Amino acid sequence: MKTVSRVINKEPSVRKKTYDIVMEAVNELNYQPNLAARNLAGTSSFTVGLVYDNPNAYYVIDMQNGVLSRCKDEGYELVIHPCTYTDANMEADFITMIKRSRLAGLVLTPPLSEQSSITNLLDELNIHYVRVLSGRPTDDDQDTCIYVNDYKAAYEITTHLLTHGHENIGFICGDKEHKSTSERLEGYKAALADHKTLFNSEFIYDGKYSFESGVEGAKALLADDNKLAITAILGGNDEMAAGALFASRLMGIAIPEQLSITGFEDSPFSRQTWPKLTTAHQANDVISQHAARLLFTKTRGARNQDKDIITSFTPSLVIRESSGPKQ
Amino acid sequence: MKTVSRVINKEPSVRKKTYDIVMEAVNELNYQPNLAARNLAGTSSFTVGLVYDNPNAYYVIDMQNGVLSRCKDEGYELVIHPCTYTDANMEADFITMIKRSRLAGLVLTPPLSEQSSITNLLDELNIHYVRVLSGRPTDDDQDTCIYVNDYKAAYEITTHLLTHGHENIGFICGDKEHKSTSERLEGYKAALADHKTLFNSEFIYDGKYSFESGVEGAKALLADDNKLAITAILGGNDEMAAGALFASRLMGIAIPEQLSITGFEDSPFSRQTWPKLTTAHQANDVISQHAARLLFTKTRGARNQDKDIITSFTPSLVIRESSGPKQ
DNA sequence: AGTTAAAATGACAACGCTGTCAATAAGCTA
DNA sequence: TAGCTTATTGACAGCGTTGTCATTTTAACT
Repeated sequence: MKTVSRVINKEPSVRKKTYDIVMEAVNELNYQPNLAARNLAGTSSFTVGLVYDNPNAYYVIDMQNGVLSRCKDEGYELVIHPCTYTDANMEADFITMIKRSRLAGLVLTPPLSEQSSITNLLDELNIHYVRVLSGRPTDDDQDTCIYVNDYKAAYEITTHLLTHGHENIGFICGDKEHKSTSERLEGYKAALADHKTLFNSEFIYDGKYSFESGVEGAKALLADDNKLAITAILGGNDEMAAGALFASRLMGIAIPEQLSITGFEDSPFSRQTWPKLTTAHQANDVISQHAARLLFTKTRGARNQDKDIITSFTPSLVIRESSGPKQ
Repeated sequence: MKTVSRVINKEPSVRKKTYDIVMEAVNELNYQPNLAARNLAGTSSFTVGLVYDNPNAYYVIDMQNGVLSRCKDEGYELVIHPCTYTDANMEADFITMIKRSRLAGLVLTPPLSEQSSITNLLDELNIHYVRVLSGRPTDDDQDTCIYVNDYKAAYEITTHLLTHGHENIGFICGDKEHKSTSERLEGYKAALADHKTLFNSEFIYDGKYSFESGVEGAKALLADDNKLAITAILGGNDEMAAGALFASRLMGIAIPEQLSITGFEDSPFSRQTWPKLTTAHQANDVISQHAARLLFTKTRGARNQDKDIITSFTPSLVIRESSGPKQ
């Protein structure tokens, strides 16, 4: 009985022959260890939680599926935990979740992962967690964070537009509170600087990562018969870019002939517009898979280290029909 | 100890005074029963599964959140199980899931819930389940199914268009294999019949519930300078309606002046188009809440019956700017 | 008050695993 | 081959609940 447990958990000190015998029986009986019993008996838990407050359904599904696929492979259970970070009883909420099912750890996704109040709470409670964050990787948090280098991606998109001759490039930003917003803006600025193009704050519109705000943003940037002479608009995400696209269409502006528009994230949005959006592909499912792997590694401590975990991702430029050379 | 268990499980034979004492302690200590232990010891499980193969992220998130909100209230755990019904080892997949965590039951969502191979398997395995189905309620399945009356909703949308003077109404259908497709088509036909309007099969386009197929559908229906004289298009879902809207725009057709377009489902899609879509609001979160409640009732047997469960929902007409009188 | 039935509480095993530690088998040395 | 060390296996308790059944308390009667 205990030997079977050893085999299942890939513990050392099991003779090859014994291992084979057990595995044969496991396969024949289609044995599946009972998760409740494992969680109850063992010192480590086989349940991880995914916590999110991002309202973007596409994003959430991708994150779920990524974590889930790793969980399946490793025999872990996934508990999903949507929440709103404005929630006053968030602390009680977390504690309840943790008491209910002892968790191996949590995967925190942005923007909630940026909240230090949450990480402090988890540190206090001694709960493992991995954060998915927007930003450039730092050395200190290699074993706790997965970075999505929005800075670099925005730099690349902006460069793409600059090399196509665009100089007056509008930028529709997302929510100010999100780290991704400032990272993307910084990348945009850096690209301008590297191409000796002046930054103009009039080209910046403060949006809300929503379709509507994309519409408003484009209207504002292109107002007064486009007196700013904008020839390209960089959307802070695909949703806003889609909004900008729609607004442009209503104004009778031809895309990409008169105006290039780019998105960010490569969500289904970017393929449901016409023309399809040039964007930065963000592999959310892969990102979340690595987040899960990183969490498993932490949980299991030194043994079973997983060395192939990538902790920094840069969304890659996907050029489609919504952008082209300045005419 | 056992008395606490009785209080937690709302079992009878606990004196009011004892109940209060226990509850006070529970609140003070913020006691949360350990789910793993409950699942292991008890005869009934406190974990339910949500199984889905619908690729629509908005739909899935709504279903998850609805089930989750009930689970939270009732102290249940939710295991999400995305899958593809073409999966050859689906059976093994289900059995693995069931062995891993003993489940109180499953909520099955369409289109997978329409597959009798799955329900047969679950019947064999003696697993409780509740199906969310498209269609008109029947008497036999009152305690196993939640119906979404797409027939009636399509009837209402079609009637809305008919009463606005439209007679040549195109219909962009979804996947043929989905029950919702035929139900919606039947509703459309019934409305036509009741308004003494002839059904014309040329007005029907077979789409795929995707944005792209909506675009194609509108192009086909409005081809040859609209020789069919179509003045309204009924989208099989919002995504296709959004596609149709976009195609119309490209063709220079004014919405709703020259053409009325309606969607189905009232997903965020219907508000991200311009003009916003007239559609049938399908309260997926409420539907899934009731599905969860129905499942809990089944699980707990006779005691704790929940009498307010609605097992039939009719999406309700939401009139927005994409539809208007025939001109 | 004394008796009896019914209601409320408690004692204890069991759920299916894992951790600990003891027992055994295998491998090695002299 | 005895005598040792080390690798492998097994026995048993315990994780935090619930189900069963025994025990105690309360209520309802003579």
